[in-house]
Amino acid sequence: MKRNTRQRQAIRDVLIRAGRPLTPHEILTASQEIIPSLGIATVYRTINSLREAGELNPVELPGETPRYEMAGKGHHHHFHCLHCDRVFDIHKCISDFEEMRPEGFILDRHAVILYGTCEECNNK
Amino acid sequence: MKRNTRQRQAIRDVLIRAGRPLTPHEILTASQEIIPSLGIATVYRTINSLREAGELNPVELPGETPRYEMAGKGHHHHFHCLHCDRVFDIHKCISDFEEMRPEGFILDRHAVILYGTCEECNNK
DNA sequence: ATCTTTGCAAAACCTTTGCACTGCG
DNA sequence: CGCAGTGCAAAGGTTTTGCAAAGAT
Repeated sequence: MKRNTRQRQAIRDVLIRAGRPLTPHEILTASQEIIPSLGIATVYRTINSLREAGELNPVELPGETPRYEMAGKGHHHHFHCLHCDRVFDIHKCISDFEEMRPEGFILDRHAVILYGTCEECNNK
Repeated sequence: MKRNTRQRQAIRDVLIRAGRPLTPHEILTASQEIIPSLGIATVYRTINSLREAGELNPVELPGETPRYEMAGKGHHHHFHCLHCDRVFDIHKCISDFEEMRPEGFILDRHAVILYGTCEECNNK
């Protein structure tokens, strides 16, 4: 029932090529290099459609508009560069969060966000 | 030089009395019980002013609109109960996040959010 | 009396929606 | 062809800003 339009495939390609979570606006500008007429409404509609299809996961960081990345990456966290505002995946994870759990609470899952300067900004 | 207006004090009182982080809209409705004419613009301007003054800290959780609480709590993280949706402070913190830092990146700070069941919900 | 702060309304954002047209299947 | 998907523009929702009036020092 989902049609494989040029727009839908362009957005998929952009997300796969980026390898990091992108904001709707980042998706828009990158997709417009493939299809210049592609509009922001299509970006939002395609994001929601790909999410329902399980192809796309939201990356929600505190105080930030949601970003999106292709699904199937397994457990990972994010590094937010405070200079260029880009977000990078971190695949290393320390695992003793149980120590932080308050007495009597049950821990299901955790989120970690690291903030700082990415390699590229650091070299400028 | 900040003037101590009725509006500013009302918003301070609301936040102190609540004892939990409030959204701008929650601050508005609670403040209007003290000063009915108080407007949303004043809420936002006062939030920003109190933040600059260091009296107020944002509590930003992934996918949630920002909330605000009075400052002075020191370094802490949050436990978000998935059943009652309340957020609790966690004052214990493990400290080897440097291990997760990608090569070439500089780590300034970190955020941790634990998700699960709080003691009260667990006992129900 | 001065000059910040307020309240209102408009503007600036971001995301969603309505509608006629395009184009995939 | 038929109908889901697109592009545009307009509508919602939230936060910010401009300005005359109110009010704190």
